[in-house]
Amino acid sequence: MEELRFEENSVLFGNDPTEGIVAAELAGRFVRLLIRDESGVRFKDDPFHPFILLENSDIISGCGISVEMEPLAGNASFRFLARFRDWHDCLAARDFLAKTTGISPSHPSATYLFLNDPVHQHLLLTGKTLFKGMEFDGLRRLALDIETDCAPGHDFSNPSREEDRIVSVALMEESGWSAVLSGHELSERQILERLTTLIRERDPDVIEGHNIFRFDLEYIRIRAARHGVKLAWGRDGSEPHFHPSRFTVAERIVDYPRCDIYGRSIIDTYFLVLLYDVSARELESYGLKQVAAHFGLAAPDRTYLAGEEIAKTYREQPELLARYNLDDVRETLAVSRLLSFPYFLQTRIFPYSYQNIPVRGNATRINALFLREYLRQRHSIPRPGSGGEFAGGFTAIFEQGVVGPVVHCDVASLYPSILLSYKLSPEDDELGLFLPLLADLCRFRLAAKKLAREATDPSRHEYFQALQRTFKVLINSFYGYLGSALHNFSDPRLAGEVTRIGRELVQKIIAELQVRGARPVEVDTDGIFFIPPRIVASPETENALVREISALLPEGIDLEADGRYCSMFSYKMKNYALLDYQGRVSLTGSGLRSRGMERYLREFLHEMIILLLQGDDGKIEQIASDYIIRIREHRFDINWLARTETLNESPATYRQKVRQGKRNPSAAYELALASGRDCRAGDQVSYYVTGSAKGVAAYQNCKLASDFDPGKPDVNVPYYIDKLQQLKRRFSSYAQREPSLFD
DNA sequence: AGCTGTGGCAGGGAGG
DNA sequence: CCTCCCTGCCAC
Repeated sequence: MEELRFEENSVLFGNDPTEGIVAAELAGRFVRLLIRDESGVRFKDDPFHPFILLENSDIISGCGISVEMEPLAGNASFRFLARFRDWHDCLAARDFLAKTTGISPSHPSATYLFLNDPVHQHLLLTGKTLFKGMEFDGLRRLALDIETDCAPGHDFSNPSREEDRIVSVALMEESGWSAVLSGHELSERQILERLTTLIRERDPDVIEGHNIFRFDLEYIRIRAARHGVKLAWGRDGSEPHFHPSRFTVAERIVDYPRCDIYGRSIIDTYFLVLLYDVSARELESYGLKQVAAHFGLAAPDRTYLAGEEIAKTYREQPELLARYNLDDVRETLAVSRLLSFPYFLQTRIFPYSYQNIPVRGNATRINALFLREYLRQRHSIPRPGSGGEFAGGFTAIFEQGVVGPVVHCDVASLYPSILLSYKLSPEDDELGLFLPLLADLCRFRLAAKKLAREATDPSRHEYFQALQRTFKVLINSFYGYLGSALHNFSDPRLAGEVTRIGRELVQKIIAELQVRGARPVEVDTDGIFFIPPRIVASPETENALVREISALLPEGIDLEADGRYCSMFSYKMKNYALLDYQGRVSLTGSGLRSRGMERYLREFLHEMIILLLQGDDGKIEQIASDYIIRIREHRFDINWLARTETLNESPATYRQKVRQGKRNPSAAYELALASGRDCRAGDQVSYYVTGSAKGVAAYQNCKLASDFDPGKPDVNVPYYIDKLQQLKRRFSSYAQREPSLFD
């Protein structure tokens, strides 16, 4: 066994608990790993290209831990991962770290500090202590928000001018402690110094803010550098580390300057809101005020100030600005309390820090579970495969237009159930972890669900609800994990097998429904809308029909009835509207409820569909002409006419692509470029179309919604009327009455 | 530097 | 007009 020594008296440590593990591709022999300096460790200089699992390592000196290398079992390409010499050293290191950093071993950022901690390994597969440990309420959470003197429209990302200074900083804890640092009493330098002192004194575990990465911290970094103020915010007195990073939420990519503070976690409520809305899809805006109002967290006497009023308010009514600033941090704490808890829980499950849990994808987190257990068992880890394409779920539309009554049934947890009941696991999983892990997680989820149901205390109920939802997402990600090309145990061929079985099962269900006289309407992957046969007209008989078909399916595959509707407007695949027996309407699909659609069109469409569902088509024409009059008379607020688009790439990338003919010009990017502001991927732009003809190119005739002057409305009236009429025409053919009524 | 997948609808622009 | 391609958004 060859021993590998780090610099004398040094130990690996970092905010990400899988740190300390350095995997080297050995090419048949052991290599020496080079650990270089005391800043954020990067191993890229190593000639053998060691594969670094963990990021943002720091070396702190003072503890004599060395690292050995030894062969691992199996034939996978990564032969070894460094580990601490023995368990005793590992514990000693932990004690040492606890003493020097003030982070207790039970703290979320320390829980999985050591990958080869057999206690924590055990937890994963038995779950014994999953419900124990540190409480969320035990965290010291500090919300931070800054206000600046930056003129409206001026480039926030480069606040280099004297007058762009920070004029107010608010801090607050849920305990009620708060502070406002005002430019009327302190110079900017003093504000930054006082902020540093307060952070040291309050010693938060978590620093929270809304858009804190992209705005507050970045702004503070630049201003502190200007004054030469040392931001000694770390628990070891070190300064924050910044580096560019990106965060993906569904199809959206957000560029942000990542910030790491030694011994603390940073939680950006803006990111949590983005994650929340992936499944909820209900937020109009991701701004703090709108989000707080949406969740009912805004105080009734909350102070509101428009962005461009801030500098003026600072000068003329400083106490008003302070109130506004404090209201911001208060709302940040409330939004965080609402949304961050599930991520806190996950720090006990995954070997990632509290700060990193929300920014890692599901598959990456699952991968970490596998790595941890393989390392514990000293087994080698396969190199990620090359990927591969495979077909997805079965989707079909059998009937279009307004139909009813309609019943919805779906296969409970289709893909996880297929994996478990057909016993499918990835090819390279030599230790056979995949299925036991999935089965364990399913058992945990059911246990948590049961506890949630039985809980009498509302806070315990919410706790277990959050827990079971966390598990649900995790369980559903196992299939997605298989399909990715990036992870060590992925297996796209198997993912294809899972979807193939899923397609067969759903098609069998459709056939059985038809045999029994039901008419399928719309099918997507695991759920079917159908018109029941006439004799099936009560919830009881509908359930019986579904149960009868469920009994024909393999063990472990369960079909459930999960909704009944008096009327359904079946528009296109993945696009439909439902009217339930309580008179509630829901719209589904990008064609019916896309946020990319202008507000006035969305509202018009909504009204039109309600009429279709109620068989009241005759009123559509009247509503359309009302809308047209409102457009003509400029009675719509500009935000109802404007489109809001998310920039999914940086404007610079966009410009390059347009020049190379790789993409078409687009209004939102053109405006972002023209505004001179430094826009990043993930920013949103609201614009409207100008001009006087309906056929104009939007990218040449557009203005930012914020530049709209109600006194001189220059919206392109024919353009907006035409869009409304096109929309009406698209739906007119689905009306039950004569289409001629519509044109 | 980091990343779960496939499938479907609509808008906008370019070019025939 | 139409088709093609890209992008954005959404369902599952």
